[in-house]
Amino acid sequence: MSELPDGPESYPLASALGSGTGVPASPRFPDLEAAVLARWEADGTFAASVEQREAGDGGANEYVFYDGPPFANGLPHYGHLLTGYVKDVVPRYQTMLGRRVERRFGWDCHGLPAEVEAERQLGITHKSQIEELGVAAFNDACRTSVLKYTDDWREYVTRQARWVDFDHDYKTLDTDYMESVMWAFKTLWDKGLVYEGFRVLAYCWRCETPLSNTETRMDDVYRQRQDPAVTVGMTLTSGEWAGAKALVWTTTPWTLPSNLAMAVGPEVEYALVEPSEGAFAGQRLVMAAARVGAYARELGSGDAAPAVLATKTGRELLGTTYTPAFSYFTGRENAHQVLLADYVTTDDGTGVVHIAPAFGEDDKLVTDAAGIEAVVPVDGQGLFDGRVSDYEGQHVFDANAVIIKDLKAATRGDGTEPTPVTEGTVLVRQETYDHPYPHCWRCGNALIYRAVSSWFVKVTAVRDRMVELNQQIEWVPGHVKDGSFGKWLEGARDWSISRNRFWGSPIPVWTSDDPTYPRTDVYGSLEELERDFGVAVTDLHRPFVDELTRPNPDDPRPEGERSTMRRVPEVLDCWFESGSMPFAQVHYPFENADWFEHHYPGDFIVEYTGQTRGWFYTLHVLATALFDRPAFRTALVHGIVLGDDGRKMSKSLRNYPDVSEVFARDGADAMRWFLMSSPILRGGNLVTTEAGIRDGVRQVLLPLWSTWYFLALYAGALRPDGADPGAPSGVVGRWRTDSPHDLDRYVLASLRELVTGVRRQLDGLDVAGACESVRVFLDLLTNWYVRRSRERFWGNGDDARDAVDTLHTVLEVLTRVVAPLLPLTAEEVWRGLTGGRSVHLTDYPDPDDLPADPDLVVAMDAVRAACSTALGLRKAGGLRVRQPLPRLTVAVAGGSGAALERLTGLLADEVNVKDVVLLDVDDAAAERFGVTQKLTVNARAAGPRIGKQVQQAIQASRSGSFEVVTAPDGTETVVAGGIELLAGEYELSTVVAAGGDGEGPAERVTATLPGGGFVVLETAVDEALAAEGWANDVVRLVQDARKAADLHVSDRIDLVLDVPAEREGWARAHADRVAAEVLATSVEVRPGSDDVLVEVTKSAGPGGTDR
RNA sequence: GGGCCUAUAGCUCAGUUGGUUAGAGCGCUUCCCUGAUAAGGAAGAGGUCACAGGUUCAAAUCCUGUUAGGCCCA
Repeated sequence: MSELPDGPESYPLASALGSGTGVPASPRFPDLEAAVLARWEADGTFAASVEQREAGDGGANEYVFYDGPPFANGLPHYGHLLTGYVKDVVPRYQTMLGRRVERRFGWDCHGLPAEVEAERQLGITHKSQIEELGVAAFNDACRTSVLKYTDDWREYVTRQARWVDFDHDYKTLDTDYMESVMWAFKTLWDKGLVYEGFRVLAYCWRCETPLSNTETRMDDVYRQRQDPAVTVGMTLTSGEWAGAKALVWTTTPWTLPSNLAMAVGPEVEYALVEPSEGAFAGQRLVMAAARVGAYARELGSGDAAPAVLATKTGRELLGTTYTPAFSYFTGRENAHQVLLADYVTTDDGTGVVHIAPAFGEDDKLVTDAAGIEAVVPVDGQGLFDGRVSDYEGQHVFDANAVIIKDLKAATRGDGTEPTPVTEGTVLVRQETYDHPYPHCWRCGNALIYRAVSSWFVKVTAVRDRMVELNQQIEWVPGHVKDGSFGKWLEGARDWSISRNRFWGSPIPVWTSDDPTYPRTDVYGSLEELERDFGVAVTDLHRPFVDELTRPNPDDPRPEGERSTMRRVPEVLDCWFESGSMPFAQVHYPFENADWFEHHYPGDFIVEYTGQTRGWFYTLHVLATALFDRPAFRTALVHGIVLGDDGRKMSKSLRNYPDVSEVFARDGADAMRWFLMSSPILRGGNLVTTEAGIRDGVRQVLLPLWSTWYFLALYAGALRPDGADPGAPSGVVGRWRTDSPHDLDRYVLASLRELVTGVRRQLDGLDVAGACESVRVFLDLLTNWYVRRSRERFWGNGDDARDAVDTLHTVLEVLTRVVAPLLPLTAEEVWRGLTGGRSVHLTDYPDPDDLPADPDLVVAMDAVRAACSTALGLRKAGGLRVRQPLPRLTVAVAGGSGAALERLTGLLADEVNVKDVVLLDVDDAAAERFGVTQKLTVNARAAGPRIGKQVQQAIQASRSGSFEVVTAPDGTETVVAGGIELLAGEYELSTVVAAGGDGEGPAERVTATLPGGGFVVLETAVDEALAAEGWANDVVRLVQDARKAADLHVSDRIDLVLDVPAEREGWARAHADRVAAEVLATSVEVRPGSDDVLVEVTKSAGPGGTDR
């Protein structure tokens, strides 16, 4: 193929691939994308797309998008890419709708992930090593580690064609950001929404730190572990059952010294039993009735089963006091009584639960509600302190065995061994319990649960308001609102926001170091700090912020002896920072207060489902508590990306394609399409496969590009009207929608419907639905419009011009439609069509720019159905399409025949028949085709009126036992199975009878149409038709030969045909037509061969290729 | 143990306020077509709509329960 000339009258009018390259038939999409990305970079297209849209009064025209900051301590994976694509599709779309959409990239810098990475790099395995190294050095390492990947991120995000501003990004470690976070804390404090309390957390006694939820959820944290489990009886001291022993079961005997209560299920039935034999004969014991059988070994079974003396519900036991197994904490307020807890079950244990509030989260909740203060007689290293004098200095796990030994001694009660266990306490059973147990992911030690001091946001105080404000948020998919998010809000608990760590925003609280002179100061700005401490504050990180101390103003002692105000040691949960993002990114309220007022709540955020407990939640908590507003108007919640085996993506399993490889092989648009068209955006999960990614290329990218290539190819071969014979050929299309041709009008009307539909879908954040609409349209465009229009493109008259202009227009609109979904490919095609700067600087298509023609769309769809059915008949009869047939009869339901009239040529052409006859099915003439009427009952209409009888009528309609009754007044009704149906309650349609071969020509086949009606194909082939069919076969052979010779579509040829002698007449009769079809300037027919052979030579004569 | 979601063709998924013949893409089989398409068209095979009850004239759809899977929380 010769090179296309440069110049304004040839596609592409502009290309990122450079000038003079033409439109490649099949480009390497990754290369094309790289070129487009480079051009965007050089052109500043992104900035222009933002700048050209006005912000409007008070930001009224802004579409506010919040970027959920990722932890940047690793490379992006599919989950990040997925959100990244959505974060690009929606803003691009809104920009094209005319909104100003600023997009700042955010970096989540603080928190454990960063610390862990720093520890790894520094070779640190223990928290104490950080203290030795110094917090300053450690935090420097954190800062470095968290910023290490920013360049890589920028590269990935840019490669995926996501437009986001990296130059004006925000980082949660910026002093401005941290100051806003500090302001938020102070504001909550002033509102009484922050307090200090105890919280039970998984705790590593070796690393001496509590672990976060994230850490206890990591892989390999839960491992099987054997623990001793004991059943202990403690004596009730009040109520009707006083003197009986209530049995509790626990797998942590070491928590028994800290026991402060027992819990029972309010509705559970408890039995007072008395064994008749065994070690406990004659003793009265209390446990859940359902669990007595589980203790048959100790209490007896069968004839020896313990007698049930009485039963009570748990509720009736409430408030019963008892003597704890150990007396260290007797006499504490409200302690040592029976409490109610809904979570108590009778699945295992005894149905009575031992409560040690410092060592179990549920325990803590129950005792908090009962006004019992927790005791924590275990130090940071897991050793008992002096309050549990008998085990002081022992590690809790080591103490298990000793405690059991002491319980045994008490049970024997013979005084042979001294025991700290209270009198009356008995050990009923000792066993070994094998269960999954959490271990420290860093050092591998078994964890314990332990209450630690923590700062809380009093979420419970604003919970109801959070539920109310949630109603103002639009969630996609909708069930999230009152489902996972709403339910989570209703059960919200106070939020522990402090971490005993190093790298994070400091808790801005200073307290006196002498409890005799208590004082608490909370700070909300740098200015306040500088005022009180008298120094300039430039870094809020530890250890600098910890160096801010001052004498306690409330301490009356002389200077030098006064207590000191020191910052509390904790840092903030990094989720507090993420939740502060809307205001902290703009340094509110210290700057941009006015801006913030107009940009809050934001219009749109997107994250995966897990963030209902994470970012979505923390944004909502802080929005409600600080501003009494929601933080965002719409939220798109997507599922998780799985590997190709349906399991979680895992580097070690290698179960997902490498991101860079996919970019390099299939491209960013292919990956975008794969992710955006998938059900993952409807909340489902997505299995990532290479086949799935290539599917998108085949179904969308290639058809789009091929259509563009087709236009460029034939527009380039078209001679402009009135051009000199010697002038270079080629035109470019004009944007117009007034072609009179039905195919053109059909494709434009369909395009209008596409625009309407996709706008509706994208407005509703139904991105996957938009992709589906585009795919369906592309199918229509390539496999109907272009296929049926091909011949028009190689003409030279007005019709060819109409075709070129229409296809040009369709592609111009279509590329704008898909610009958010395929930004790179759409850019290249659109610029090739228009020579403009960027499709992303244009407005989204308006359906009103395109002609509506619903009748034509309906008619054309009917034609497509008729073609499909007729071609089905050909197939069934073994009648190749190249063989012309005499006639196709199409019978359609009342009236629509007229709409089809003007499309009969199309039908004839597609089905390859000489004549198309349209009939109305109701026409009497139809009867000769052996048709019959079919009744369809409209159950929706008839059901409500006649109820049960509708089923009878439906039965009858299927078996054909119905009759049409015309009343004297002319109204028509139908009686089916004895049931009368009124107008509107049924539809009568005419169908061709089975095997339908009535009178008339014998050679015909018939079939019904899907929407009613039928087609009849006459199959008689006479000599003339056979010759024409044969000639068509010859044409195809020649075309194959042309292709084999690698000729350009406009090259002229000299043709030699070797044909069998008996075909000479056919060959000569059709020689001219064959020549015209294959652009032959000469045809030589040589009879006498056995088979048809063709010989093709590129013609050098006049009329040959001029390019 | 609790909450939410999911269960529809070999695979991945659509399926509106219940309406009687449940669709698409991919894959498969056969045939056709090929002056844009490492393509395209047509037909075919392939479904007890997870299971069991219930509501209703009518259930893939609404209700209850069960089972399996996913996510989250314990």
